[in-house]
Amino acid sequence: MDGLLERTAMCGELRFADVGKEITINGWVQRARRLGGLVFVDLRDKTGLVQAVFSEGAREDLFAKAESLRSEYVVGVSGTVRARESANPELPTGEIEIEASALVIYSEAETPPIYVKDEDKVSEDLRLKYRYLDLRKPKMQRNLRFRAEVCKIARDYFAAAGFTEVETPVLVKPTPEGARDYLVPSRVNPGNFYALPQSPQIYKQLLMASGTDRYFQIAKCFRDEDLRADRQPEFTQIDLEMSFVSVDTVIGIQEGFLAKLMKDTKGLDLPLPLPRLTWKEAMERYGSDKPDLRFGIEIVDISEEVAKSEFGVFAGAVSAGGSVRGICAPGASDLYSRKDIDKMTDRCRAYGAKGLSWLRVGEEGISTSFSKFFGEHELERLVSVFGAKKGDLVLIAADADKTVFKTLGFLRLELAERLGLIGSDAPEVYNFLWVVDFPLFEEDGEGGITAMHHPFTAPAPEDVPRLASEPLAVRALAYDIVLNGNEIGGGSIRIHDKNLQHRMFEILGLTEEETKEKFGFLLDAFRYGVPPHGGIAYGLDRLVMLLLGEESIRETIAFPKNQAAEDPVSGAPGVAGDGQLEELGLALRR
RNA sequence: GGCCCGGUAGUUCAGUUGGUUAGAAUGCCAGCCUGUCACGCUGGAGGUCGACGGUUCGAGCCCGUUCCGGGUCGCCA
Repeated sequence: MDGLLERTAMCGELRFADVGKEITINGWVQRARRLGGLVFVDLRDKTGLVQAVFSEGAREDLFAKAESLRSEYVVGVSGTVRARESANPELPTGEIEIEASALVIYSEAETPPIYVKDEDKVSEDLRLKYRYLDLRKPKMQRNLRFRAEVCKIARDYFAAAGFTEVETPVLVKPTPEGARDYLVPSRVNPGNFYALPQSPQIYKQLLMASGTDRYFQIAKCFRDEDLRADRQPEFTQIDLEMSFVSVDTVIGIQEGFLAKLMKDTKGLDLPLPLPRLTWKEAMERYGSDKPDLRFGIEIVDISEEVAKSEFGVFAGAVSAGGSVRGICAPGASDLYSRKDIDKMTDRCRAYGAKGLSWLRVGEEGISTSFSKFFGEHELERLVSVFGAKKGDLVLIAADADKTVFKTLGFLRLELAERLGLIGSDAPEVYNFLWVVDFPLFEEDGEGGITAMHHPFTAPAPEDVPRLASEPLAVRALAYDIVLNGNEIGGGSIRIHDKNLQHRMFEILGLTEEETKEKFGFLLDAFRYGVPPHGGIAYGLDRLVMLLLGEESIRETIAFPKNQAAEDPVSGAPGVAGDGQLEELGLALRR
């Protein structure tokens, strides 16, 4: 190994103005082109590519070494920047090249299993297994830098707004509620376990009781649940909490952050204030608590029109307390055959729908899947309620409200995608909105109720009298921030009154002992004076994903887990040695 | 746990009705080449068709089981 040729320039930053300079660059060989007595080498570092030239006329050993270069060799090159005979307009450095006078090969490289270029179509598992190669791609380096930029903007903004960055523990107490915990055995306390935090929730509330006033953290969170394209078992939140604030103040500060974020990263002026939609309205109009408002196709309730119809599915749904609703997809009639609709109906079963009804406005008039139960006049009435025009397709679901919303919410996105309504004329549209007035509780499916957000969420003051009598009708001081149909953050005003907190636990069916065991330390803290407080947490990975236009948060995380929650690079998780288990007082069930 | 899609050369893929020695592109190796930049030309190497079992005279192809990857529902206070 020769010595180090210490760099004096970055590959991608050299320009015509540098012509004549003696420089040294370090990097990876993107490509070596040998033309007999001439070798061109594209050198890559994180800033980009530059071409170095070796010619036979120079020193013989230098040229021989240049001829031996292969892709992904790591090298240092010294030489003179000179103008090219003919520029390459594809490259920012295309007007110049390095006439090489020295070359050091720091390390050779085997033929890489994946290509180091953005356009490769290699499978995801190979990319993750060889992540250190994958990350060499310019796009991945850009993504990492973009993520860092978002973090910096958040730090700067919240610091300027009076927030203190505080690190909360990563070894915390297991919480039996909610998502599954990752458990960490305690050696010093055999049989006891820490959990990795699902979020810093309780600690940030303690910080409010501590007088920190405004807390901020870029926090790693852990949830042992199944993975999705936008869900990893370890992920990062931009987490914050504020004392003495109303919903409007929390939201106002967030809007300032989001506006700065969009301005600094995209150069876009975010019109403020952002629109707000109540949870009820979001569900009824869009079938989702995180609606995508980049397109229309709103849900229409036709329960009244069909409640008395001969069609049992419609009338039955209404009389059972559910509803009949539908969406009208403009111009979709020709796009979907009977078979396509059958297929789509099958997919809707995943959301609990037992079937779908449809109505087309075709050239020869109206056709529907339920025509025999409806007269011509009634069908025309339905067409007008939906505002359907010639060529439109209406899809109708009849069931319990929850099922109807989920089904139509899915169909709405499906149709918009198929019809090309999302981002076709304006891909750089960032549609933010707040969803507010979430219910405080939801049914747990076993006849009981559970906190929709978490048990520290404050009820709307005007709904407090209804806590006992009709808990499901109580609204929470909770808010979600939604971007293009994705929840990118959520928060609430918390309960700071210990009596109200006790009532909450009571309504949730927690006994005194359970409450004490699980949240005793928070309630203890509240005994000694706690300010009204509230906060929010953003899903950093998801936010970065959306701003980058990526389809998966894996594109924003340096070393993500695969669907089996394994790290394909290291092979984690691994087995623990007998000695380790012994020391921890653990035995594995065989 | 359920459902859907996929697994063939290092990589991305094709592979007809089940029929000779499984192909292409790219990458890799060698030779030639002084202005390439997706260099070009010539030649070459490279395969447990995810695995196991079955049907068959014969399986990359059909059947069963299983493993792996991705998506999704459940789940994610």
